[in-house]
Amino acid sequence: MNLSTRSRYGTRMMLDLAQRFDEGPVKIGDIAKRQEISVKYLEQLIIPLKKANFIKSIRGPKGGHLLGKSPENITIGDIVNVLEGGINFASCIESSDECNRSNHCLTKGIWQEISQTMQDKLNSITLLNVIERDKTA
Amino acid sequence: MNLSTRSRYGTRMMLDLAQRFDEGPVKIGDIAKRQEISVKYLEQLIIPLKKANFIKSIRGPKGGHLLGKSPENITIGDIVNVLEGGINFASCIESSDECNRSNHCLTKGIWQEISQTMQDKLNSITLLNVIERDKTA
DNA sequence: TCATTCTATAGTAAATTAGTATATAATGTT
DNA sequence: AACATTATATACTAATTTACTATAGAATGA
Repeated sequence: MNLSTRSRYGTRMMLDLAQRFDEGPVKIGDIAKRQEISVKYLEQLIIPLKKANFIKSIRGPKGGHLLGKSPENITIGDIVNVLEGGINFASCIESSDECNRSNHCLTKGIWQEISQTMQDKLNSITLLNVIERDKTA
Repeated sequence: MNLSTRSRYGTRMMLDLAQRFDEGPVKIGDIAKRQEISVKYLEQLIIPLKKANFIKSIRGPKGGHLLGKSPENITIGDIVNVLEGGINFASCIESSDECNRSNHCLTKGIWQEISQTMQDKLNSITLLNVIERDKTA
């Protein structure tokens, strides 16, 4: 099992941004230092997150990155979905013509049901939730 | 994401066995044909499932494999756990000394919570459930 | 105009996954 | 006892994915 580091590192980056939501653009180098993740790797994760409008970027001096929406409007599901390329436990769920067994396959329904449970759970947690939870702990 | 084929094929094999629970030993070659999975690959999956007592095997002519427990006493969670080697979305959950950030890591709690949701769901579905569900559909 | 920041493209090494091959051991049947 | 039939054990390999790095370029504020 194991979520990819893409999702895990990406989530850490997004939380880092969420914690500094009112402080203007955050430099990728600073995130990298705090989170102990290489700048190059983070740059790679930013690309799809920008496309999905979860991150906005500003170039030049005093530039940096910031959340495209407020922390209560971005969920862990959003992030994982973008970085993982969907939340599915079997690819037959998306494209049913991929497997010629899918009509009579007993397991397809299981993976479908479990994927849904997963999604619901991931979508129920916002970045704000995580930050608040941490403060009170 | 995506569950490994180990888990997915393994689950198919276990369901195949569950459907023939009262019919004596089932030959691995027959399972392979029905499920369109190579004998060699199935053999590999049987090993850990035997160790965990979910499969019993009988050698020699008229031999084969059968479930080690009745279908209502084996869950999808059991199978995935054995074949995947645990159901965790981040390895920091099992061995917290693996990551020196884990004390102040905002994400650890998330992965923990989600892993738990996952486990609960997987453990709630027995082989019998799946077979019955299919009959009534 | 220049330092600073992000952007784009491409490359690579390590790990994992999926699958195969060969040889061996047990057992029921004849 | 011999033999066909079934599982078992060990080891290997190819393909894919993951995680990460390198290099060159483009925008922008001071």
